[in-house]
Amino acid sequence: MISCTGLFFNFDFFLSMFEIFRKYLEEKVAISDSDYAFIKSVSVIKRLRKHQLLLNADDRWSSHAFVCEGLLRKFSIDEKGSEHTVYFAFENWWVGDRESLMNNLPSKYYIEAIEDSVVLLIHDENFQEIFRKVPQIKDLVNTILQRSLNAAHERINATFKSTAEEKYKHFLKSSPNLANRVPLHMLASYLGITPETLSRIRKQIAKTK
Amino acid sequence: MISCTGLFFNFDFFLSMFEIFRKYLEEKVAISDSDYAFIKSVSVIKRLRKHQLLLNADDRWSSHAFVCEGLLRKFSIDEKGSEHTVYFAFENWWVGDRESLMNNLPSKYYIEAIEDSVVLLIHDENFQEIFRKVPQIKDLVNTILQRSLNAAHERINATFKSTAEEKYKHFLKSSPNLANRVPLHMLASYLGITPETLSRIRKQIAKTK
DNA sequence: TTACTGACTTGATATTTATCAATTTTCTTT
DNA sequence: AAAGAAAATTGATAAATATCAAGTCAGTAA
Repeated sequence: MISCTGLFFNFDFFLSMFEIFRKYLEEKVAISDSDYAFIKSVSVIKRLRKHQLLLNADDRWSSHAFVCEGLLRKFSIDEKGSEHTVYFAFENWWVGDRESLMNNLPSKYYIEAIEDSVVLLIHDENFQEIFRKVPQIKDLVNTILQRSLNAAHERINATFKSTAEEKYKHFLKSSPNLANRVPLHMLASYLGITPETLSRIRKQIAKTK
Repeated sequence: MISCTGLFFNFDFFLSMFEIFRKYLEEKVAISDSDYAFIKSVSVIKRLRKHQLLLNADDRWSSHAFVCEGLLRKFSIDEKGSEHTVYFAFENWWVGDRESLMNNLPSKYYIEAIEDSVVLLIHDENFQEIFRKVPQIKDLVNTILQRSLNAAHERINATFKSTAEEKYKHFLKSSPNLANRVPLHMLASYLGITPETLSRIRKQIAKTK
């Protein structure tokens, strides 16, 4: 049940990571102790070193992953070799590839740790079992999906009506905490501009102040 | 219960539109006759003429809308007066503004009929009641949300790695049926390019063939 | 520390796409 | 069918951003 592919590991570590997840759940759903026991029994903690991949393109994704610590990103690589970041995921967010999971298809995406990170994995079969035991979790998932969808639409909307500079400023405003944690070239690939352009924009903004 | 703000209306019309919705549901969820009766009792059919708005910016959205017939689009207007289409919705799709609904905020978006259309509206309070009576519908909603989210991420991904021409070709491939139903300037506002550019691209492609 | 690698910056130039303006075409309404 | 309005096309030009090429800086590993 308990497993870890990281470098070192002990039971206390597992417990403290699970505790983060439990706290997250407790804020949103009432779950009995026995159900928590079940959730714990199917949870797998995985450490990731910076640069390590949680998902490789062409692999199948079959779990649900909750970020306990650290920062990851999901991205694809196009024919020309350029990276495109779909989103960043930090503490208390979920990552994965639902497209691969739902359709049982090889993934088009990579998921990579930007910092040393810890994720909690639950295999989809077990996740469905949790749904059966604790149906209120469906409402939680529903809410998360709705918010994610709103955010995605908002991003599409904001992207199209903005210049590169506006996009960057919008990012700074909406995710000030991320701006310092994400390397410039990844941020550029998230905003859909080149690193050079982003570098110049930064300089430009610094000068104005 | 039964209502219509369109031009003309009769009971048979209501029934035939509800039948479309029922067929849609039957394919995905098992629902008892009495539950169908309840759903029917809270469903409102609304006709929309071409150009008519289902939602106006600054209004609050409080329903769930299923498209029985026709084609609509959701869009915003920026400070410069340019339109940005977030998505198109045709037969058997849902439209609305979950952001406004969830947070009880005035909407930033317009929803407009591109063709004469018919939508089936269920007020959110009644929708929650349906959730209570027919919890399996939650799974349906969940699936829809997941697919929409995948599509949105896919779109973000495709947009950033493509030129205007590639975006247009990608649209033609993924939504060949829509290409003929959507006016050029709306398609341009969906792809995030100007109508002039799209017009030139079309010409370019026509010439090559 | 030193060397190495990857990230970031900077400059020169090329390309794409937007903007503005005029014209033609198509659709609506009477 | 005619008039008016909206949409689409076309051309000329401008602006934004990408690309290519060096060079600098920073962090990592030996």
